Amino acid sequence: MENKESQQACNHTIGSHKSCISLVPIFNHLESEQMDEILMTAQSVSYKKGEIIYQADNQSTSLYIVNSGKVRIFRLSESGKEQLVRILNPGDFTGEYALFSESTHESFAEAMVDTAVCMINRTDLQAFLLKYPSISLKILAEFSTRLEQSEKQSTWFATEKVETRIAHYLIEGLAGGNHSEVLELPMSKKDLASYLGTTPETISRKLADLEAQGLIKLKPHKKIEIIDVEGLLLV
Amino acid sequence: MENKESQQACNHTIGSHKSCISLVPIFNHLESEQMDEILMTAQSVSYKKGEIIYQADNQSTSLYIVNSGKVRIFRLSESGKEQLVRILNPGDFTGEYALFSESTHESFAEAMVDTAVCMINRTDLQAFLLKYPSISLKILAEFSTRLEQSEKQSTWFATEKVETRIAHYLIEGLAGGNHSEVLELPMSKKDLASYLGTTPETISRKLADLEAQGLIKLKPHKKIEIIDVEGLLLV
DNA sequence: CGATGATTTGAACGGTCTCAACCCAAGTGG
DNA sequence: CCACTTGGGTTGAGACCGTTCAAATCATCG
Repeated sequence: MENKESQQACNHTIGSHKSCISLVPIFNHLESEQMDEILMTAQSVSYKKGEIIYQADNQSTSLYIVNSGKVRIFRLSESGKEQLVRILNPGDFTGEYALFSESTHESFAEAMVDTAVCMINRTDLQAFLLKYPSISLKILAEFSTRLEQSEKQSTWFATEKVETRIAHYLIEGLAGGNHSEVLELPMSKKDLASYLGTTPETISRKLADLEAQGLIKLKPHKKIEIIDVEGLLLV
Repeated sequence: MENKESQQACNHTIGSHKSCISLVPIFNHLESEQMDEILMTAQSVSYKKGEIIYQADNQSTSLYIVNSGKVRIFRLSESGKEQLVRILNPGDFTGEYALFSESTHESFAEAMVDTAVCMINRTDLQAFLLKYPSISLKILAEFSTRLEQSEKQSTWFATEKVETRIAHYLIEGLAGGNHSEVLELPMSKKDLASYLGTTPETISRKLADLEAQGLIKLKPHKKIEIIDVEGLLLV
């Protein structure tokens, strides 16, 4: 978590690197020596809560893998409003834009809590991809999933009203991980509003509506009990 | 749907395959013999206007490369409304979802006019990717561009009002290809509405507004003259 | 305990959708 | 050649959803 010794070459903290890299689905099929080879080129950096990991304009040409902590990826629209794109947990990676295409990326990454990441340089990574093509397939799989996700979200914004988007967000939250019927929002309602393309006020109102309809029950500490999944699907 | 001569092996129409494949950015750096190797596994299929190339539920595990014609990729939302995701022109490809990840894709592909495509089988393509890793890098670049694009669109839907989205769509249309100040809409206004997440009525009204503001000039045959780019950016 | 920020609630405004009518261009069949 | 159909496009009026702004409340943290 709190790697005081950030910016250090990996040989100083190989242990933590290894745990980092091996977390990542795109690498976890490799032999241990291949993994070591990658580790040699990786750097570990840590960020305090609120610090910016990369910005839209200054193009960082690295792949970032979250070791510990939580990262907010967001964009700024022309009109200055920000939209939350996704949240990275340990094992997730980002930085793909500047990595493979020359276009400058337009998103920001910010540490939501104290966070440690591994950085792999663009040219290093490309060399690995050519050397170990199986990694590419993993990344391609990841990309196509993310693309599917993003296009789905786009469709939601374009065609569904806010209440529906909230309802489906809640259901997806249930599906992923929590098998109970109580889910904990992984972010503030402000962020949730940004993620769902609306305002905190509307989130607040719609959640109250859903509760009034008996579909959910709001609990303390960002917890929400899902009472009627079928009902939510029909919203 | 009723491909009279669909499913034919490539040796029946090798000439057309070569012209197809060589169009595609992801392959055009290969040696001619490598290209031939890929051609041997490709199939050529043609579709009449309006025919469905693939559907959301039935998962086709092929990469589709458009040889000639025009293809509409769209999704259906829960509520049954359709949203146009993108339009494929010759050289563009699709089918990436089912290709690399196991998840079922949720989009539809429909021929907008008579269209010919090359299909490359999933397992064949994966073998090529492992054999010629440079192709992966090309595809990764393409994916990251598309992802960037999709997330940008998502942000637009979430944060910008319809008029702004239209204005930016027009400007992007100018940037890509037409260096003149007249652009021709590549689709009906109905489709444009679907693409921009609004209704045909609103498109009609907003375009009229923009014309009234002296920013554009509507011309016959889906043509629009851009008069004031700066002004459009400020909308 | 005070300060700061997140959340809730209310009221008014505004944008966009919906629905309906109408127009227009391109076919089609008599 | 003309009625008729068909589908895209336009225009108008009203309803509705969600935003905005303002104020009050709650939470968290030093």
